[in-house]
Amino acid sequence: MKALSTKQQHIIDFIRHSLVERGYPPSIREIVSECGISSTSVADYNLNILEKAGYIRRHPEISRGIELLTRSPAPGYLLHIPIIGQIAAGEPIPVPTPDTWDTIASSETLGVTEDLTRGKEGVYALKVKGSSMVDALINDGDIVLMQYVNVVENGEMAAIWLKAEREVTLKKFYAEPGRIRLQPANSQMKPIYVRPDNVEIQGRVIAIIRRLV
Amino acid sequence: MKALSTKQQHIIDFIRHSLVERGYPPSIREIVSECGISSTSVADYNLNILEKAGYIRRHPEISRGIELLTRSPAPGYLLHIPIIGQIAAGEPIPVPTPDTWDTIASSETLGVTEDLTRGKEGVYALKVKGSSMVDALINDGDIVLMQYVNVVENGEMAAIWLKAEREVTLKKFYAEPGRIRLQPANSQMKPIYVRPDNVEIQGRVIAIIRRLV
DNA sequence: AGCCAAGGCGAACATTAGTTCTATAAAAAC
DNA sequence: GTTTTTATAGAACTAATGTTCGCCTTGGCT
Repeated sequence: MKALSTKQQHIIDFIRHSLVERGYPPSIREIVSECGISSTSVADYNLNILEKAGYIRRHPEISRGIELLTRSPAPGYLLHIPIIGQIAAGEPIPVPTPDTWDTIASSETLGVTEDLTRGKEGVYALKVKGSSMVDALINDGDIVLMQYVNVVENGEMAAIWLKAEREVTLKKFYAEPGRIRLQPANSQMKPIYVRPDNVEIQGRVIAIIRRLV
Repeated sequence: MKALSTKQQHIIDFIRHSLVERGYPPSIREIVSECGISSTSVADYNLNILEKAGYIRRHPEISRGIELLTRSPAPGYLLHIPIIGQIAAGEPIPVPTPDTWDTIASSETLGVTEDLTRGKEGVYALKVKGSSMVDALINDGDIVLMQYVNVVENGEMAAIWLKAEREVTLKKFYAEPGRIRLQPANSQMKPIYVRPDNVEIQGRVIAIIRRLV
């Protein structure tokens, strides 16, 4: 593939600049004045070359319909996860309510890229209180990303409310005949077994973030 | 601040969708047909409300001049941290070289907001290999955010190369008279003591990210 | 010289798309 | 009940913007 001319490189840079700074792509005439081109047809000509070369995608008949295909500076979209409360051994975890999804209204949010959530819906965050979950390799002050679900697959890490013990715990969940095995993330520790009617799944753990220093 | 109507929420979602899927913002008439509005003036009316509320910025007289201000609650700027290698018990950690800072060139990057790095310089990421660091509450597959430093304050978590043992470990660092105390993050575990000339600090641990599911 | 392709230029043209004006209906305030 | 506010409709107007076409320059080739 042929190398880009300096003019074409300039156009690409300007498109990227426009997207970052203003949130929308440039028009052909803006490219003309920014890149020192003297006619819209020249810009059109070079844009067609850039499209053939795979740098952009043009959407005909659409104003500013230039899509930048090089995702170099966009490894994933930035999401705002609401931090709706805390999780501790002795209390059920907070359940998301419709208004807690309003990320603007939420007092605190956590910015993560969507490669962490992998497009999941209903994701929220909780702050860990206390050291009761070190067997799940989770420490006081950690942030856990949760997804609001009532069932989990075998082997997934879940937030589980043990009714009899009145205690919430984060463990890997395995449904076995007549019982449920709860396996700590720390493989050196032994699993515990509980009766199915004693567990209530309160969510699935998506990720854990620990900030030190 | 007043809550958004479902229609306004729909408009915001569609603008975001358009930007992600097509790379450019929608026109007013596209919003009209997508959101079931029957007049461009109604869309205009609601867009003005959204602009007053700080959700978007409109650029007058410009086609598709709608900028999504998703940074409204100031979640911090999105940074691209290069993942330059892995960390395992038996080998020194990779040292960043000038070209590994070129995030575009780096094969893999991690998107994090700067509230995680708190503006620190020289931050890079490593992938944890093996289960040798469970005493630091770090598991196989975790991502550790490191800062490239040679000295750390007492109490900070550091990557430490034990020369005699030929082993890297993540521990809290405490310089004591005549010896150095390395304290596991898991407070239930006992510290180890080593001679000062046996330790080489390879970096400071900024944060840990664990992705499950 | 003659030919041809790449690249550039300028203007005209046709849509697209933002703006504005007036009218209407429902809800809220008085 | 009347007025004000909020929200919706439809249409006309105008600016912004993509597209196209003829013409020109330059450089390589025969």
